[in-house]
Amino acid sequence: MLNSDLAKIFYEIADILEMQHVQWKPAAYRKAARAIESLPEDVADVFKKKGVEGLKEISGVGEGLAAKIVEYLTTKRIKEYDELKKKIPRHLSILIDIPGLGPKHAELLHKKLGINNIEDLKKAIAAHKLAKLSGFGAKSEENIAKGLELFAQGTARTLLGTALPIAEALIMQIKQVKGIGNIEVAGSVRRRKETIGDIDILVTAKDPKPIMERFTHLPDVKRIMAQGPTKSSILLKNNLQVDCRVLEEKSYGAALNYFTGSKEHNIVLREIAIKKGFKLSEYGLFNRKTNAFVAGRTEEEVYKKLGLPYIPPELRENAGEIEAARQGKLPVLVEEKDLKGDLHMHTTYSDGNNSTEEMIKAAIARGYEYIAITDHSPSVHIAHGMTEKRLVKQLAEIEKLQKKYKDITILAGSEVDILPNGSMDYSDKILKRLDWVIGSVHSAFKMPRDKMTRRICKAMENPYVRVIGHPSGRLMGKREPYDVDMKAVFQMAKKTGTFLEIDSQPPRLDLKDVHIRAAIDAGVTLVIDSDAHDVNQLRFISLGLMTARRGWATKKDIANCLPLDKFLKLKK
DNA sequence: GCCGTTTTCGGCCCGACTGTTTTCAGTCG
Repeated sequence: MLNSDLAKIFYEIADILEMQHVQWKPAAYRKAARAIESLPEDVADVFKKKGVEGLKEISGVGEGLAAKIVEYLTTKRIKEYDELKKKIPRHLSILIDIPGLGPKHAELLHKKLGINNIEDLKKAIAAHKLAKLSGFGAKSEENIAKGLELFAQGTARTLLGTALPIAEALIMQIKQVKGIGNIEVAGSVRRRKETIGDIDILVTAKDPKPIMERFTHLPDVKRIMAQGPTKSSILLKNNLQVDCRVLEEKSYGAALNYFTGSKEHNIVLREIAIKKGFKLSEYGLFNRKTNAFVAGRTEEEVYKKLGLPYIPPELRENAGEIEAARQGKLPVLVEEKDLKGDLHMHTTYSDGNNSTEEMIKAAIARGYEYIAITDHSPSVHIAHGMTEKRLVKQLAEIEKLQKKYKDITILAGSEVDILPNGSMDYSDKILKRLDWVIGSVHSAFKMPRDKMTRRICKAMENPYVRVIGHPSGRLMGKREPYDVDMKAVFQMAKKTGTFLEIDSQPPRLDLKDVHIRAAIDAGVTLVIDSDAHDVNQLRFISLGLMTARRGWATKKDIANCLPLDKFLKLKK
């Protein structure tokens, strides 16, 4: 069972109840849904282990909701949910996914205009029926029409690797306004989430007016979505939404905390604040009774007054970080300076853009102690996989280059295909000659789960395969991950001493955050690689590092944080 | 529906912006 399935039902119940003007219950259902969604353990397992009492330990779950969870686990249904669904037409709940249209208005549109789905809504807008409704107007109709447009474009999220440079560029442009104190990107970009929905920019200044002016008139603005004295939203020409908020200097920490989120993390912090007699908002932490300012200049200060150590943004998902913080068990996250080498990169020998020597020089410039050159094996035809003969030629060249560049150790490696039957694309005889072998799947992606799992596990049993490259094979926005039993992969990786890769290519970020955390829990050691196909892609490794941090990785979980001598001593 | 060093009853995270209001509800983050 997926926790997210159950959470989805609770969210939907909340929406339906809200449409019926039920008070408070919607919030209760949503709260429980959020807790279940971010629960590291499967709800079914919780119930199996600890029964109903275990379920009630989940925050926001009490007697009533625990009973509903049990009902769902045992009968696969929730009676009340089925009843509620009967009361509202199918697909009406889809309407509230339209930006600008919430449960209350959706219900009103249904009641007054008989709108049951997106098609009905489009027709009603075309006939200007909405504008005549009391509570609505020409503007509301226009807004919903615009929301419908955005909805039609899909809820496609933007890759972190795409959003980060855009955010940086926007900040540079806004910075030109005089009188800016701090300016920083917040939101999911600051939490380094693999994909982001919008960009949040936070600014401190005495006078917000010129900043709002500048922000809403940036060269790439397609449309101003909202404009107020301290907060505005714009849509960029690339359809990315950007929010900007201006606050006073003394609120900077509280505001940064607030706008970094996640929403779920913030809600828990505010609940802690209340219990301590405070009120927490983007303006600061205040005494609930006297309204006196308690903290807010820095995030550290806010956390401290709440009785917590500083929690890094990457962990703020309400996925156990607050409990860990309370118990002093927060991980010391791996940092960019800890990385001593990069163990996956391509050259013109296969599908890279630069020569082996150019890659080496670029790696030296980045200050690495060691790298591995890892071009493709023959069966990856589209990537000009190397025949054994060409590989041997490259090995000789690497040997020569190693003599020329003594500041870095060059591991002669290869990214070798794991064939559909689980055997490797080069003979063991050749693999034996290599310093570093990555095993990767690049073909037959659609194998059934058990076959794919066996395929990858068999590769790990090969004594020369040191690491599995991009273990899930996903390309965000383009290709689903292959169907593979990750738990089994983690167990085999642990058993055979094979590393698993965190591939840093922007659409890959593979392993992903939750898998990284699970792999570490399973005792697996990881490797962060750029998988660079160009000298300019070596820097992608920072994206993999961010993902590792989101997966609670410490320095000791990452093999390429070891200095060369220790790294070389790691035996399979 | 949940929850308790304000409360077992009566609260529930907090605030900005918008549009339709003539003092506030809906939506969003």
